[in-house]
Amino acid sequence: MSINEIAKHLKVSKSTVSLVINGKAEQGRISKALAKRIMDYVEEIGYKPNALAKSLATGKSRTIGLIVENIGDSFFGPIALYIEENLRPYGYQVFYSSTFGEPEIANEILNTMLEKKVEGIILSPTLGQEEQIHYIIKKKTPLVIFDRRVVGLKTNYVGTDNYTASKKAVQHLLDKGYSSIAMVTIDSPQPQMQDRLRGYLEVVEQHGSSPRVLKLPFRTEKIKDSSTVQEFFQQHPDIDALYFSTNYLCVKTLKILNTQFPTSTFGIVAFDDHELFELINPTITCIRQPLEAIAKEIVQTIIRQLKHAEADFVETIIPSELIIRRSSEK
Amino acid sequence: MSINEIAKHLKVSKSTVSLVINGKAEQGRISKALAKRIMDYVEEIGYKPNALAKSLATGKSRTIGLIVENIGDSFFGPIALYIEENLRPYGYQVFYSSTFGEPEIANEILNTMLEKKVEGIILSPTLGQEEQIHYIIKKKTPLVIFDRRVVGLKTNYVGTDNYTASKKAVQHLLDKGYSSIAMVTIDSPQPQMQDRLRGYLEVVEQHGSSPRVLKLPFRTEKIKDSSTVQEFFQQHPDIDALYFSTNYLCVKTLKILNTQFPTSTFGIVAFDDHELFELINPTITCIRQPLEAIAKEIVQTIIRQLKHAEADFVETIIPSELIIRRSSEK
DNA sequence: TTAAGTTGCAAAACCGGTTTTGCAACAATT
DNA sequence: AATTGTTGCAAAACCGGTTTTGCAACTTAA
Repeated sequence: MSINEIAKHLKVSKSTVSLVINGKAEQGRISKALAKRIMDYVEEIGYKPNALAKSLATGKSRTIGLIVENIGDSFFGPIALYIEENLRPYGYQVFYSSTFGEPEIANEILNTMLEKKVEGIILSPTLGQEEQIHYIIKKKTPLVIFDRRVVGLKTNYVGTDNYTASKKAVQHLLDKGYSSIAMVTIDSPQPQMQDRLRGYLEVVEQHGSSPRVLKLPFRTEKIKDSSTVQEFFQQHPDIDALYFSTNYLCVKTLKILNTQFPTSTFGIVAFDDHELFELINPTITCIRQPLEAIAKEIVQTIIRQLKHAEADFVETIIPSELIIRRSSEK
Repeated sequence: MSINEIAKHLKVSKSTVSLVINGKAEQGRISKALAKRIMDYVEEIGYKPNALAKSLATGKSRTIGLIVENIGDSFFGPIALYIEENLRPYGYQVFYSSTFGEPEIANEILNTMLEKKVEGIILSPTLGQEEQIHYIIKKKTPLVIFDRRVVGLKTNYVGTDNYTASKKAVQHLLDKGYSSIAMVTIDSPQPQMQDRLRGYLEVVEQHGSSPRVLKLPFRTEKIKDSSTVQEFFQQHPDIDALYFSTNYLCVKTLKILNTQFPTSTFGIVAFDDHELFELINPTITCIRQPLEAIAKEIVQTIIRQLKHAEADFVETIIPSELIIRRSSEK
């Protein structure tokens, strides 16, 4: 049922129907009587306007694109949930996609989203998207980057204080009396990972001990082969504490170590909290990013841009919290 | 840049441009020379068609709606990921939304998706959506229901064998020598939960022992207050094994019990696997739904419907696997 | 009584595409 | 030379809406 058919059936013009449906009867000077007749019929048949046509005519799609690396992940999943929840009151729906860390997929996704006329984009970028992001900015499409920054690009950004939090974590281990702290991270130039690494290196150097960094492959499926991990520990038998740059690295590594080493003797801190950190023995100390606060800030930022596109770029850093559990007690 | 502007700039008609862009130059009998001139210009300016207008004209949106309870969940998140991954090769994008288990939100979401002309809907329904689902079926919009069935409704459905798997789990505990098995479940009439309960009751009765069922509130945030759980165990001191109807119930309950009971003496099986089940002590035996297989089947089913809308409804049951870990050893 | 203002709606233009039809201009046939 | 057939593209109709403009018919004021 289209607006044309309604108009035909009621023997009025479709402009009249449109005005009435959108509550602009007054403005279009439609008589109350006719307005009621139209509304009654519309309700009777349960008319639902075609949002595509509407968007085409108005230029507003009421849709936001959300692009993350992996919606099944324990960081992005909840973030996506909170973003959606906070966006709903504003009348926006979410188009989402996972990039699997592949810039080609990411760019393809971005393209189709733009073609579908999303009004704004929330993006956790992969490396290799710089050009596309430039393009979005040039087009003045509202954009919020989160989690990982794009180096050398001025955009709206919401993220946590990776560098500072990392320092805090390592310092915490030192304070607890651990002296040879190794960092386990992924082999990736992602800025947030680099920041975490930088924080580690700085504290360790200040302390006068030598850094020990284990870089695992980006694709975590490959970690199953435990030899790299074992070698690392054999080469550095002095290690007495581990700092993980992500929660899943911690989980994966512990799975490997659990079967072979007495992990309970290591001091452990991980970046990002995880459901199981409260449950395993020992419970795991971590740096917790406040997911809900981050999501809220992302939404606020995109809404601000949607309201006045010329708004200045804002970078919001939301501090993470060190959650101290047993794994960092000696 | 619209197709009109391209046409104007090249001094040709927009129909010609459209035909060329869509590779129908032949069919429209456009000369090779002109076709090339158009293509060159299109590439030069990096023209991107407006997908809204395209969809309006063609009636195809190349979009599928995915509605789940909570995209941040360890079941729905990965399922969503795999659905998206399997749908991409067919050229479909995914519109997703979380219902938070609220039928009003669910129905609102469904409405806007239909207004946005999604070509198909993948839905894990909440209770109270029966009417809407009927409406979708009547409209012949391709639909796949998953995870939880809608009672008394013939639709495409993909899910696991809740009843059988549940029996297998309980039988396993009996086989291992546990004699008083309690079931912890949520207080919800969701069919899949009822099926799991039915399986439990049947096996326990056959065995001749008396069923002990702890129903926790649906909104799991409320479980933090541990008194209900404690009372239950005090009332039934004979319990020597626990069967959880979901993984998160198991996690939540263990958190409570860990601080108060020596859980390692209980036999434990949970429905749905969880990342941490391999890591905690003891590792947790569970019933694992094959997420990827389920997602693939969902996609196959929706694609089948998209190809010929008149296809018969198909119910696919994908068996779950019992993953035996230490928590069920005596 | 006539000019000016209102009222109430229809008509038309537009959003950006797709697809069918129409029609010149040229070529081929008889 | 007249008829018929192609070729190559333009024009128009359509998808389903929104919004501006136009215009009768009726009021009001002078």
